[in-house]
Amino acid sequence: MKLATWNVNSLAVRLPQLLAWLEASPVDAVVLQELKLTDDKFPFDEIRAAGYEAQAFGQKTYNGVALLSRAPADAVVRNIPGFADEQARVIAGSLGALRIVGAYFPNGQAPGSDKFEYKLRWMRALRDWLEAELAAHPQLVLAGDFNVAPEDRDVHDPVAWAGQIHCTEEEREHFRKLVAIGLVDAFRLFEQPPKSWTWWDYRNLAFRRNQGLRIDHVLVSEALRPRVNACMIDKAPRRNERPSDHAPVVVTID
DNA sequence: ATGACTCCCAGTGGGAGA
Repeated sequence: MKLATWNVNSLAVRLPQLLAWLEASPVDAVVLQELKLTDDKFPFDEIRAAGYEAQAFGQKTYNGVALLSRAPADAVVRNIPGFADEQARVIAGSLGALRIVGAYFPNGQAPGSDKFEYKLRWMRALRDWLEAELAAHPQLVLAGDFNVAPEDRDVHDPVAWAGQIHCTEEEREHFRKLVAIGLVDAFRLFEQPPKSWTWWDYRNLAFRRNQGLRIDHVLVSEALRPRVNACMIDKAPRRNERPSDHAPVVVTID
């Protein structure tokens, strides 16, 4: 089966591209981030016509996540249980024994800011919840826009980005602690082209120059690890006219 | 250069993203 994550940066704007992508590159399930619309505006009909069931958790203007799947997901959870949050950032659901957690990590804006502190608190709460979730569901995938470049090789210019948001040691430490509960970065299970990114700034011809960051990830549990056959970044949608600034990441599991 | 683009809500600009 194929699973994917994609930050669409406004589902209202990107719906035609999402539908075209699902038709060209069918997946069994995909988690979406940055819907930027409320559930009453969610395009359930169009997505159902494309052959997908949708679980949505939207918000006006900012954030918003969804889980699309061929078969309807059950045991759906919105946001991190026990962590009070005004922002719609997590949606989880089960497809049989497979637990899928889709997440839009806070951006953090700038190290030391209130938003940065929120990002770190959020990541700790996610880890605490996922530890229990993993115990209950050994076959677990955490996919989404992590807004963290885990290592320098995930950054086009590590010197310029050193200590900047997405690349601070604190964020990377939180990322490693999240992995340490029993997850593995599916992308790094395979040999990958150097300079592999999932996000490119809209400015400065960054995509054409391939100047980006790898901040969208698929982490799989140890139980799933032997069944992961491939993981790739699909740059095709980033070449569209009016693209999202993020590209999808696709993982193939037996 | 605290830039550059895109999206949103707004309302003829400004915040946020990353």
